Amino acid sequence: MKARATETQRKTRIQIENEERILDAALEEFSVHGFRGATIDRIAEHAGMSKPNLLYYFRRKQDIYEALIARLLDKWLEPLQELDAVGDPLPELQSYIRRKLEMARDFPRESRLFANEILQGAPRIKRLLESELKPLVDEKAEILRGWMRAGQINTVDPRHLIFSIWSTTQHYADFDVQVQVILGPDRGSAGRFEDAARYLETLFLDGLRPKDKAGGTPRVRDL
Amino acid sequence: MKARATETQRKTRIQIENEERILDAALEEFSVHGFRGATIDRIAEHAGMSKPNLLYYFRRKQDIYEALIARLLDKWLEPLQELDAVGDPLPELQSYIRRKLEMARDFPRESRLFANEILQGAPRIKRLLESELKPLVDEKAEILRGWMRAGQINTVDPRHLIFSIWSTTQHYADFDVQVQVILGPDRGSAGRFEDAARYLETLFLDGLRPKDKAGGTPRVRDL
DNA sequence: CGAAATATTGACTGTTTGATAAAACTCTAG
DNA sequence: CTAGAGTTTTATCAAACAGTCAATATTTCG
Repeated sequence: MKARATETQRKTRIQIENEERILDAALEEFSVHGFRGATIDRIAEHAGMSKPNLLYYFRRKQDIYEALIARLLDKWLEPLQELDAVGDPLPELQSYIRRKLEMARDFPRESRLFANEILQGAPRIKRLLESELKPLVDEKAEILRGWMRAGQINTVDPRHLIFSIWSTTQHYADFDVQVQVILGPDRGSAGRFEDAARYLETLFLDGLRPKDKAGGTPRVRDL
Repeated sequence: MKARATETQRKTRIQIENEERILDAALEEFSVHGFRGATIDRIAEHAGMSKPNLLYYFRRKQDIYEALIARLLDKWLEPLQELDAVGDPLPELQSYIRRKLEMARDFPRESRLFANEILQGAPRIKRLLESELKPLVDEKAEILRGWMRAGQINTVDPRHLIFSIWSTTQHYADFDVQVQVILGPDRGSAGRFEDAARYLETLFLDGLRPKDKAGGTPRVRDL
């Protein structure tokens, strides 16, 4: 009876399996209802075990939540980590956007979990944001500024640029219901995803103003 | 004792005042904790009245929530309503973006309330989205398509365009904590807002690809 | 096998929560 | 001023909730 002690014990097969099931069930609940709105009972039910059994693996509700967050933050920041100063700016940004969009597609629950936490004022991870997110963004913003100074991309506030990439891509996970109301139900087969990817590529590369083609500038509305 | 009956009664002074206080307090709670996470006790406390007193005005928790939602949806869609086919496309879009950004600044709690509801799968307002939001978006998407056919703006999926305007602007309300961690605390004085507005204007109008200035195309990285 | 370690359960505790009933109080129109 | 409508409070309830405990069952491994 010395499991889960302070020292790092090696985990049994059952421990690994059950913690996995619990975290998966918890992700389902927390990502939809937030910390307060989720209940241990429902998580236990979803994980297919009794509540006391669940509490044998995680003593308190908050422990489950924190385990989830800790496990996910790194994965969440991975695409930004990969943004590389050495690459060509536009393809590099394009692939960052695509990776973020893939994460929204493949890990929507994770996206919603973070959204919920931030929405609530990030009471449980503000520290983490300051110690991990902030420095990473600062570092990558510097890369972006370098590209701007070199005239390789337009000059904008790089941090706002990052915000807009986050928000547009995560929107497809966090606001999925709304997206489906407007676009109709997603029939899978990568169509929805490709549409979004294509749109975002155009937006971030060229914006909406038409390139001056032959026709000259139609600045003033005719008539 | 015939207040709050099925028929529309006229409200007393006290009723109007108290319902207002309750809805304001409820907005505070629901926008942060979501429907399940918010409690009547806290709403009552925040509104400065006893719980039974609060329940005298709204019989059930859900009634408060629905009253809030009903009151807010129209206001929320107002900026999109104003998008006008007659105006010049680019200024028209620019001012839509600005209005949405102003709403994020002036009504962040409302923004979070909607975000929370959608995150949860919109169980309580899906119908409303289908009957009010969907047709409005369809109508405005048609206007955008007209502009695209006329070559006045680049051709993209207009619904994705609308998504990106929603997500980028609302991000500043919904993810405010994160924004503040990265940009530092907002010192008011309109600076934060203007920065965001300026960035979004550049993004939506011109994107990141530099216009070919004299220097020619630096497509290939010079080693 | 069999004993120790690990895992699971049922019964339970104290608290929070949404909601109700009835009594007491306050306001307002006639 | 006063009767009745409108408002507020006190007391209370049952259900949901987070978390505990001791007893039981199962797995692991010498």
